[in-house]
Amino acid sequence: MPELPEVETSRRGIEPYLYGKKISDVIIREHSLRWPIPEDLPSLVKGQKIREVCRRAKYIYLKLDNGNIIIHLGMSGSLRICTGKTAPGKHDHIDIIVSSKKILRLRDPRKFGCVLWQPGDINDHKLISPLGPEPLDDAFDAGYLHSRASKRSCSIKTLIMNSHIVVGVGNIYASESLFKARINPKRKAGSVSLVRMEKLVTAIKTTLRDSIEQGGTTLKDFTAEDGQPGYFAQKLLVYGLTGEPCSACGEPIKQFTQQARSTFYCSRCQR
DNA sequence: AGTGCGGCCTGTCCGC
DNA sequence: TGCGGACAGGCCGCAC
Repeated sequence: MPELPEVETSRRGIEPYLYGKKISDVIIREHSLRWPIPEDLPSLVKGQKIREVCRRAKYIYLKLDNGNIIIHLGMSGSLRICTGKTAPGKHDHIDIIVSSKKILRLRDPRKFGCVLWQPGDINDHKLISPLGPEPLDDAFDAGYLHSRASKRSCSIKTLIMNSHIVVGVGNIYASESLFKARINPKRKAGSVSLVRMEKLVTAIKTTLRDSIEQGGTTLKDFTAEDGQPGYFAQKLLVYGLTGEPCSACGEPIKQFTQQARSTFYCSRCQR
């Protein structure tokens, strides 16, 4: 499940093969992703040059002169660079072929991802415009989070996973960051003090930064034929570690369901 | 406006 | 060993 570091790692992995290249063809094998891939995408982008390979939240987008190809990996999506010699697999839904004959290929078994088109400015897209700040931007700080949390009854975990508040904090890093900040995931967002928000913001930034860095160092080859390109083993403190001793105090890690998502935490360390 | 939940989809895992 | 069912989960869109 690609979290923000994997998405950024993917962006960096594909960028060298796409930057400045002209799109020569688009082959769609399966339109029905989370939202249908636009029927007219090939005709809109053929002949266009890729000016930038960008990321906003967990969306990767290819900036062209007339608009943007938006790609989301959902739960199970992955991108790879291949050539025409590589036969597409069962879940390889779309190929974007560039002038160098390289192919950007999206694989997504669960089809929770999407490929969309936004003419003109990316920020005009209805999925992009309501998004909160990037977690690594200076605009995301304790003061901001504290004010957004004010008077809200939802849990602090729900708050930081809300992309309208801050983007890029997925289920794994939400648990990890709350553990580092020693905040109980069930705590009401509005009851977290400014000082503790400071710790939380720092934890989120540190966790994401470390993972992106690790992704960068373990990133080898986006043209790999098998495996999950650009993905990397993560060092996790609580996520998926139910019953294992807490790294700080030894108490067994607890798991419960929150908003239909698994949360992991230490009931002794996190208050 | 904020909150909570349904739904999309398939690989993996567990129990029988 | 094989099969079926539960589970996982990003995140929008809707109902309240």
